[in-house]
Amino acid sequence: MRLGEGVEWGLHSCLALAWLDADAPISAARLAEIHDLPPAYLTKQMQALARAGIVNSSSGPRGGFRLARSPAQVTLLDVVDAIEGGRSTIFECTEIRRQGAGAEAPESCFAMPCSIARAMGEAEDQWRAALAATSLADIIGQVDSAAPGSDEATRVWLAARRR
Amino acid sequence: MRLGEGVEWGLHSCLALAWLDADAPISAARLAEIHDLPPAYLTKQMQALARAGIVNSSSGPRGGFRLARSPAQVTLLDVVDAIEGGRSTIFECTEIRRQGAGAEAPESCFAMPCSIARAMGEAEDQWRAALAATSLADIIGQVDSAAPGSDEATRVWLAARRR
DNA sequence: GAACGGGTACTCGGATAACTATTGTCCGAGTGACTGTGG
DNA sequence: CCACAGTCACTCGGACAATAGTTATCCGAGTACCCGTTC
Repeated sequence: MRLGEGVEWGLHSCLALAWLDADAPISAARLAEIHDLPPAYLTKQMQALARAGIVNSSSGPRGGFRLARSPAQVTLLDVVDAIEGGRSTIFECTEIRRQGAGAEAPESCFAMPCSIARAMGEAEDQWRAALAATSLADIIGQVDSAAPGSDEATRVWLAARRR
Repeated sequence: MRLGEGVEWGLHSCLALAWLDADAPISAARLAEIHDLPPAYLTKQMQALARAGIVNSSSGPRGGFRLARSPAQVTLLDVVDAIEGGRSTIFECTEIRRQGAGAEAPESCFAMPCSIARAMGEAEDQWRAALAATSLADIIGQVDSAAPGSDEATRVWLAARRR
């Protein structure tokens, strides 16, 4: 049931975009190089982020992706929802309580929502709230204090590979 | 990324076991009838619950499943973990930060755990905590107050179908 | 009448297919930059 | 020297396969019950 691997890629790529803070857009191929990922498939994830309005895309030479908002205004939940699409609900209630024995029960029995679905939904809300409380800026702050200067190192590494 | 449908079936079936509070075990076929589910596949889910020690299974005529503990001592998290197996982690970090540009960085950069993984993990902990805070007994209490007497109705329905 | 043995029907349990979702790849449309030319 | 038009290379975007995980099903091993027989 785990989240798709694309979520991890999207998160790290968004982080790289925010972290490098380049004046020019960064192409999907370049982003893929940074983490040694399949370029074509990462492009797919970036497209999802673009559709959700998290990044802006520009075509042509010197084109690529850049963050659409400030890192402080992009939460982990935004990225997860963007890449997982509408299917980011962990638990989906199919109302099996109405089948079988429940089929012959009066409608009044189902006035209240399914208690199991409610409990699962509340747990999911906790999860979403925690994700919504963390922004890319928070992550950047943590990395910066743990390993200061590594943003510059990545910039240099990227420039050296520039063709 | 949603949880398997078997989780919902397992939860409702556990709830039925706790709810009916029968003196004799209830077979998987009977449980499947209650919610009109595929009997063979529900058996598979019940086996997972048995392996996890949530239910006890007994073979032969008059055999079946019964709860191994009191409903108050079975949480939603127990059931989810039992059926999803070891794969119940929502987000799995594959350490892509070490690939590509990170491959040439000194080991000291990775002394701290991946910040993204940490944030995702904390959100997941929130989710698990909420699930662990709700027991089958809690659910039963909610259903009983919302639709009192429906447990007896189910018992009658089940007895009428008894062969 | 009570005890015993065999047969039977019913249960779980694990091994085996069909299907869906995720992962991965490719090629085409569009766009901005570069180069050569003319004023 | 500057403006401009044509060409080109590079980008995203969506359409198309391969793979893994989930869903579904079946058959075999084991067990408790039931019935007929015997003491």
